[in-house]
Amino acid sequence: MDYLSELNEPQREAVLYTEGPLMIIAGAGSGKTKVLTTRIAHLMKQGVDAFRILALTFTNKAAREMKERVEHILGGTEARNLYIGTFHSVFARILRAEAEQLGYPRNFTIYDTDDAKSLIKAIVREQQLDEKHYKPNMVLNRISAAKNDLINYREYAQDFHLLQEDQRANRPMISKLYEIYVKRCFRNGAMDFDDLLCNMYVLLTRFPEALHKYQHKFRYIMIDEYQDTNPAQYAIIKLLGAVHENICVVGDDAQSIYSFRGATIKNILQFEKDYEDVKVIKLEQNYRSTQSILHVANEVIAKNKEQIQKMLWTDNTPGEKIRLVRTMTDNDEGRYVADTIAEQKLRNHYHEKDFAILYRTNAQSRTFEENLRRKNIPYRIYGGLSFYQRKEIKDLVAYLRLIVNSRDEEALRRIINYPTRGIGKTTLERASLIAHQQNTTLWMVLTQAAACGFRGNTLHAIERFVVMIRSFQIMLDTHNAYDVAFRVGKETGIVKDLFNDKSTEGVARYENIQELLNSIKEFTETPTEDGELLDKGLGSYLQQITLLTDADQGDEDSDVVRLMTIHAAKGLEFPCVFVVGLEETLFPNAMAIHSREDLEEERRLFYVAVTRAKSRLWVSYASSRYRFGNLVHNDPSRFLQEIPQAYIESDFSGTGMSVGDYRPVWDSGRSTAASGKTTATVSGVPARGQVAARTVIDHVPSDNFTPDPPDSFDTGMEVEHQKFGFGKILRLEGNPSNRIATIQFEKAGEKKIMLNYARLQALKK
DNA sequence: TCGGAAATGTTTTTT
DNA sequence: ACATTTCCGA
Repeated sequence: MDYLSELNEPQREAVLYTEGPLMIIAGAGSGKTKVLTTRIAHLMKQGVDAFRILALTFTNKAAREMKERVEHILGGTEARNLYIGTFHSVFARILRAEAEQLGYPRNFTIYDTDDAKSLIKAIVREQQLDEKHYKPNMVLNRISAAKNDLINYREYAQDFHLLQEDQRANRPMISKLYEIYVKRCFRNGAMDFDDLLCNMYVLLTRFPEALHKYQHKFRYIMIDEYQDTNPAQYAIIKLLGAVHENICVVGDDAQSIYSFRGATIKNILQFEKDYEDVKVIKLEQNYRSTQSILHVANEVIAKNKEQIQKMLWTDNTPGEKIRLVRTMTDNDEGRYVADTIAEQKLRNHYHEKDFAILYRTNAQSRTFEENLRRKNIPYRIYGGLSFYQRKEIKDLVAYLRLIVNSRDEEALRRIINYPTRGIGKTTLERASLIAHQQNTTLWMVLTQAAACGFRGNTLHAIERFVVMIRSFQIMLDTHNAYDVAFRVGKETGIVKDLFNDKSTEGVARYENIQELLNSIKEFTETPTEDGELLDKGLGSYLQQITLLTDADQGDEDSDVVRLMTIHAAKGLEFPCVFVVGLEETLFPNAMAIHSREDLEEERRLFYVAVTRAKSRLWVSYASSRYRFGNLVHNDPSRFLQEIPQAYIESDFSGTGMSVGDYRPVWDSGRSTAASGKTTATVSGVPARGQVAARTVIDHVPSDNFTPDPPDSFDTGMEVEHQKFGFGKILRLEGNPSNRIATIQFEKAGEKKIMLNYARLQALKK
């Protein structure tokens, strides 16, 4: 029982309260994972069979970690039998076993977002709708939202409210598209991410035996991040838990950040009303952060209206104040962060892996990447493309998908003419038209190409293709998945093509393919465990990899700086955290400032970001940044103003600003309009959100004024600036591609000028 | 049918 | 800025 001694009072209570519904409100850093894992271990020590415990998480990583920690507490291998996984992966496993009841093949394909979008695109085209108006993304979001609310296409077609919304947006065909999409997926033997939830729900509601089976199988159910569940997940949990009612949900309403995925905070706010006698335990002691960081977090989240009352506190040291940093441009921001990491490493003996850079959108990663690379600081970007979403991987995987499930039209379309084999667009269009008219699959049409009226070279090409795929399919019965995949790579010529491509990308692609083959090998050769995990075929491999994300690629402990979105950082912690891009329209994002709910979610996002930090926190923003290829100026984020100044130390250095331009940030921005003209201090480009120069010089350029290129200047030179007039260069600094000159102007005084941007002319003597 | 050049859109977050 | 898609000539 010594595992209990490491817990505080409420934590222990949560572990020991095993029977009946339990809600744990776990503030950031309050030891939530510890409680969950200890609770599972405790149940098993009490004699509960691992096979009867279900734990659902939102990421594979969280699941893996949980399993490892339970194993660690218990020792031995019993923990392997636990059902721990993401909603999607656990349900995929169950649906695989039950697929035939639902009319799907056992080897059904799981469509990722790209597959789904490309199918929708094809449908929109077939329906001859305006592709600009019915964007795949938008249509899919609409369908996805309906599915997450358990509204099927029939119900959608009758839902006055939804139809009216579509009508108003001038998109009346969504309902029809939904219907076609669902039918097409079914015909293709495919489920998208949302279907994994919906079909699980269908299974439980339409097949009483299945309901009975799983209700009794899972005697204890635990759900992590309950604040991020959507109505479909909610309904499934309710059904699964109805017999034993041993449901334990863990969550923090303050960290609900997935409403765009259909998650609703209502689930956690109303849990108490869902069952009789719900035990509620709050974990309010934070073990992660310093007092300063926690104060800031508490202040930020207090601005939200709707939340469960709680007060996070900590015994930790007060720690340093958080640093607020303003820079001129996004590139300066990147440089500042890279410089600071280098400096902190030396000064406070940190390792690279102690740092994380958190941003609102993936697009922001680039400047940090560049600046880290320039300083030779190793880093890794999380998010973006997962390994399995890379083109070359998807291509080979598409072959495998088609072999395993020949109904999979998206896979077929992807590779039918890759590598090129003379089956072009025209042929494909014709074949799919026939397929849709006869309500059969594209593959069936191809297998009967002659009967369908194909002739000559085209017929020949199709037949060769069909024979090839069939030979792979036959091979699958006699060989393992790795052999088949290897043969596919070889016979299609994909591997050879990539091998011959000697460009950097080509080499990388070739290596990726090799890595894929290795991963298949590893999967098929890993010794099988007993029970339900026996299935090691290609089919289950394919289903599994679709559900993997970028964050699931190993090297957890590698000593690198981590870059990721705040969403991706949820559940993680780092000694030093940079939260960057705190600017209006970026964070809060422009998409989310029109309603209170959206804005509060952005604020929760900021809260999540702040609470990732253990000991040091930097918050930064840039006055101007490139977006869509052109320079835009942003005001500082409103969230910055919500932090009491007592907790902040401002740092505007290292930005090329002139000394003396030192004011609280929220004094800057538009307010300068009152003091007269807004003038750029550094770049010569007028910048909003920047402090006005104290003396505004009205210099009229000479007649022959023509700016010289940045590399034509040297220390000591006499120059003319378009705005500041005549002066002399005192110093030059910065790297050759971005030089900064300190110039003593006759009238405007000493200024720092970035030569890349300045309108500056050298004076001939 | 195929490859390169021009045009176009993308950026909110993810299983 | 970049990647993807579309267009156009061979």
